[in-house]
Amino acid sequence: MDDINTQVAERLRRLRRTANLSLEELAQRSGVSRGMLSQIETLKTNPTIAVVWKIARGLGVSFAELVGEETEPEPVRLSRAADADYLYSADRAFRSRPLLANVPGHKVELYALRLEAGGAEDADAHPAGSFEELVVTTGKLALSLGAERHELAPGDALFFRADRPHRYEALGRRAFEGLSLILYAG
Amino acid sequence: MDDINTQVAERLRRLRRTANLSLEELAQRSGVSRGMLSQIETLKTNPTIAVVWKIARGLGVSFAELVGEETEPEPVRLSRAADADYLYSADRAFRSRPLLANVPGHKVELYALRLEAGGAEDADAHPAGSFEELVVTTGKLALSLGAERHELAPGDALFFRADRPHRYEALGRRAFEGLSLILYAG
DNA sequence: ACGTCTTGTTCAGTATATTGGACGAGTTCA
DNA sequence: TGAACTCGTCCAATATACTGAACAAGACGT
Repeated sequence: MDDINTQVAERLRRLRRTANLSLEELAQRSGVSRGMLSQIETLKTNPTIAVVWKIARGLGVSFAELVGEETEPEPVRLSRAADADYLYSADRAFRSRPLLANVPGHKVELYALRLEAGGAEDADAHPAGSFEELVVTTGKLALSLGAERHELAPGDALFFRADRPHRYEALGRRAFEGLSLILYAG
Repeated sequence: MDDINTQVAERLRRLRRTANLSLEELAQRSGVSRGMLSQIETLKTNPTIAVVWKIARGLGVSFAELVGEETEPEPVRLSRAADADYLYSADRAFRSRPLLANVPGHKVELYALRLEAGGAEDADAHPAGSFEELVVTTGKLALSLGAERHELAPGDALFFRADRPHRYEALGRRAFEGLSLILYAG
């Protein structure tokens, strides 16, 4: 609670100085009084979200930027192929290896995928608003979204809505290998 | 201003339903009264940031998630290897192909990288707070962060801070190929 | 059917956010 | 030096956020 007010106070001071604006100039741009701006910067009040929104707009930054929050993730993390954990489909033709998740400030996950030649895999819908960027590194793949079907070769990439069911099929004689980046809403 | 309040109202309703919490249960978890929660959801008040913070904590989500803002990206986008645009280093040993950028609500970029066998490439620091997830698909690579050096084989992945200079070197007789996911600070 | 409990909304009193103006300090110019 | 101006902070009045309790509706069990 006080953390968020401290954050906003510090970021507001910094952004305002960066923009070389006085309290009066920002008051005029934002429609929030000079006195209120001073009280926010000196932690003497707890502003409403509408006030913070108006200030962000006056500063020409997003609300999220004015409020900004995250903790520092682990600086270096090495995942070896030799130590990989895989998730398999029932028939073991489809393999998924989680590479990245839980990065503060980011709602993304990265997976290395493999599907045996001739194999097929139906993927459930991810949560509403999710997208996927699928990159083919080896083999050929058909990606189906309902009646829409895309055939992908090595080096091809497809960005699509992942919040509906979709289907992977490995075409040709080689197994499909590639990467899947999931971007979650929010 | 009213936009931010509408957003918070809708997201609060959605998140609370998803979590299957009544107003009373969330009131107890968050320390914000049932009446206030109702007034926020029904757009009858403009909450302070401290209240929104407490609600987010009670819901187990970040402040940014409760407040979230973005527009809908393009639903399907296919990038063919045959149509790829590449960025080359001066000696053309290093090649970078942008695969993904500008997804609303996400501060990530995805690149396919290639470095000729024996080649080296120095990467400038990305903006403060940036991270990179580097995945090796072909060849062997050494990634140096100052004095810290990591050797990576196919299938290996390294997560590291990208807001300082780093160096790529292709080891062995094969060219390095892989993917680089850049995560920018929020 | 009735009593009890839960749920979301509304109400009125209290706490505090927000304002415009006053104030003191610092700067600039004649 | 004094006047005029800018700047950030504080003050008191007004507006509104926030609470606990009341209310009405619905669900459940006897």
